[in-house]
Amino acid sequence: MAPDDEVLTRMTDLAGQEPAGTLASSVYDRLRGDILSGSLPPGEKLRTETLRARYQVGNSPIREALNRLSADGLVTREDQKGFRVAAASRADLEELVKTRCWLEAIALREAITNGDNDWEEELVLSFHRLSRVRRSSSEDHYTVNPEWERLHRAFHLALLSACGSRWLLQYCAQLNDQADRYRQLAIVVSYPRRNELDEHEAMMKAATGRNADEAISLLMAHYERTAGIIRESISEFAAS
Amino acid sequence: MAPDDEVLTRMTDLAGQEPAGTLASSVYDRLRGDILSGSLPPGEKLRTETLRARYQVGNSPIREALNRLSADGLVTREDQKGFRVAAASRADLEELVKTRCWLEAIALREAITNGDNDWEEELVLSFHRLSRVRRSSSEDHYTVNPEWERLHRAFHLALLSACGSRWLLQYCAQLNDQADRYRQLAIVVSYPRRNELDEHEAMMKAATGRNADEAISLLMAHYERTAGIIRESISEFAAS
DNA sequence: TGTCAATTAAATATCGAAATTATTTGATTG
DNA sequence: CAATCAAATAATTTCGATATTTAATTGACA
Repeated sequence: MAPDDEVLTRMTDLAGQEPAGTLASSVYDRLRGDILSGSLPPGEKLRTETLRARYQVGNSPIREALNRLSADGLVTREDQKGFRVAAASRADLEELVKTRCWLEAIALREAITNGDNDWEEELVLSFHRLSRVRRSSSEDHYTVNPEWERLHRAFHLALLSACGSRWLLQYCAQLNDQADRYRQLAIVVSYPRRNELDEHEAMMKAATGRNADEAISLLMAHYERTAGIIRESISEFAAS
Repeated sequence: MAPDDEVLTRMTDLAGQEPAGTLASSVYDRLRGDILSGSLPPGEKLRTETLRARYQVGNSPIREALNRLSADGLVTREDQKGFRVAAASRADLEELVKTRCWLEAIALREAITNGDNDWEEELVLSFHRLSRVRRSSSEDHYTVNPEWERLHRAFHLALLSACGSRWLLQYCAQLNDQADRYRQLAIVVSYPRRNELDEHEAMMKAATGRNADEAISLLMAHYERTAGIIRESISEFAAS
């Protein structure tokens, strides 16, 4: 293989477009995407046979992906009873938001305390990139823009990335996934009219300005507002 | 099923005593135990063939267990390169202890705020049970007592169980596992002479007395002391 | 002697079918 | 008619073998 090809492969990898070196990882990514996007609804039974047909692979990669997802909390597993998409309920949402605020408050404070120049620059960069793409792919009706979703996630992760604990960072990312799923479930119902860009900018500026209390306060409000929108747009989620 | 039964099941589940209805789950439990006990040292390569011989099962259950463990952070996985026991280092230990203190401080405060009568009684009970078994199976030289380890874990989980977030509880349990592994690695070196019972009693009393600040302070000191002992007894862990 | 390429060996990842376990269906009995 | 048990059916879990990929070894050439 030519060196140029290698570099190209690497680049696309980093861009998140070329998913996986192994079938199991590829299925993991696709399944994860389908759950997060709501394409596979909460409580849905995940039969081996069905998934094999859907993703055109054998038994083992499917099973491997499901096991990984169950550890992420996106899928539930019961011995001898197989797998399901994790249930979603209003109570779970409240618990999720609460936990997320607890953990991210710590992470953000630590990041602001310990973050170095690289962290600041990465944060500014993340915001800039996010500001350059529209939330919806379409102008009139809302269509999820995968690029925005990706950059949005990257921004929030960049905020916390200097917290000094890979454990905490991983947990925040996991809760982020969960919250994203609820957001997508809500989007099906209501078009989100809200200028999140200003909120993100305010957070970015408070963080780079090393104003921890202000930044945390903004972040909490941000999540509380998001949760409010989700609450309003959905009375109850299917949980079976 | 009565609510009480559900809670009880949860508790014993978290204590890790169930017999495992599937081969994969059984291997998961045994492998987890072997890693936590230090029987499989940090960085150890986990070959399919070796593990098949060790646990006398086929290919699939091994892989499944490894995938679950890698999500728990006890095993690392790299596409096309297989699995290894997670590395251990002094830096990791510090990060772990730090994170644990952050998370458990929140969890304990919430538990003390929200805990009901059942929580209090479960806590008193957990302490009582812990107080009835010796830490070492043998009198003269230290021998890990699995019963004590189990009850110790159960006590700490009971402390936090009313925190109101299954997410947070799960994360604390996970960090608990990691810390336990370091404890076992340290035990190989030095006999732990320390009256932990008094510390646990003080925590229990502060918690049931709804004195959050005191309880948190005791818990943090408890972990800091444990970390200190581990630090002293080990200069550096093998990481390859 | 050192480096690189080709080959061999080893290990991982994947498949398809067999064995095990849960669920449904239907018949029999109290 | 409800309830229980047994057979049939469906789904999950597991095995042994095969295909792919990575690592190690060998040998040729500079």
